[in-house]
Amino acid sequence: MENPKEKVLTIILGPTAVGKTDYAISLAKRLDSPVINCDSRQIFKEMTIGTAVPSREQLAEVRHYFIQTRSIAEHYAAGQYEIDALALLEELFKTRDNLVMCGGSGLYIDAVCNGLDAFPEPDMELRDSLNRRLENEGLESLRYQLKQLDPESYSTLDIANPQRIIRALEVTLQTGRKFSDWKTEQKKERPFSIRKVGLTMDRDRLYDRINARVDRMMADGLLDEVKSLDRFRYRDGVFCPDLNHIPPLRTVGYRELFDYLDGKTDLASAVDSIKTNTRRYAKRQLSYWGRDDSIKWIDSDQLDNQG
RNA sequence: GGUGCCAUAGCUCAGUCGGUAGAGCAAAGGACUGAAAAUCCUUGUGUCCCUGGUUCGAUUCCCGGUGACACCA
Repeated sequence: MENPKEKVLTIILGPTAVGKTDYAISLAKRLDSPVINCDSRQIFKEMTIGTAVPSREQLAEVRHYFIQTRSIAEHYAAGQYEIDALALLEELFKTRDNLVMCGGSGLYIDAVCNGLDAFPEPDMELRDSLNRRLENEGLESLRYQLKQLDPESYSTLDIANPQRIIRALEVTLQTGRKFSDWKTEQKKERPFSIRKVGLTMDRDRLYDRINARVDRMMADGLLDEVKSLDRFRYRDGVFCPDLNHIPPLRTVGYRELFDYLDGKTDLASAVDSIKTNTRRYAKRQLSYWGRDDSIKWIDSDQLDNQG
């Protein structure tokens, strides 16, 4: 019988703008594999320029999966991605031994490699009402409730972080079972082995590339793309100024231009903010992977030299 | 050319009645289980423009210089 661990998933990860797309395509060609996207924003159909989706030419070189396959209007998140990705991997591994995955979303990669615990589908109405309570009553009220319902989560979570408090309350209230009880912290077994390859680059070089890429996005018409997404800001026919309820619209590059379109800043400041926020995002990505010593890091500039 | 004002962190600036200094932004470090390009936490990095003088001690006061700005010629 065939040993399933002969199946190898190679994941190309790294900070935004480091050159993952090119490298993944060349590796995929060498391994005769498609490229499976694990970038949380490139999944959305309606976003192209600002998410740095692979170009038409690049998409023609190698078969890609999970690129612009879902709508912003859906609630798509890491849990669904784990399900979708595992199903696809199982299917594709039937006919090959090597697969290439590429993207910058640490949580999505972890979902594929280790699995998330079996929480139920999030209840968006409950989340909305908790967000409203956060606004009206303040964080302290939510914290207090969590302390009553699930003291274990209260003492282990980052209680300064409203999203964490709301998430724990959401699961606890929705299921009648404590958020901390849902968590097993157990790594799920996968029927394939995993190789993680991280691309890095000198920080200054990376920041230069980020700044240049933002300018290019603007020249390519990012502002028009953002305008075209305005229709997603209506809820039950009513314009909803805050972007809270549609997370994809809070993506770097989009939220800042919405601020400009809403008259909160001028265009030059908005573009500067996009650059700053993209640099910070890259830094957060590097911090996220810093503790994962299974990653084999490669300097992206060395690759360029090799052609 | 004259007069006035300014020169302090990467940037914008505050301050020290003389005892070597602090805000915002930028930046750095970190956390992370269905919002993750999200969300949250921590951290001040310095020839205080340059000579010289007064002083126990000058970034601070004084003389001179340099540079920027404003006004007058």
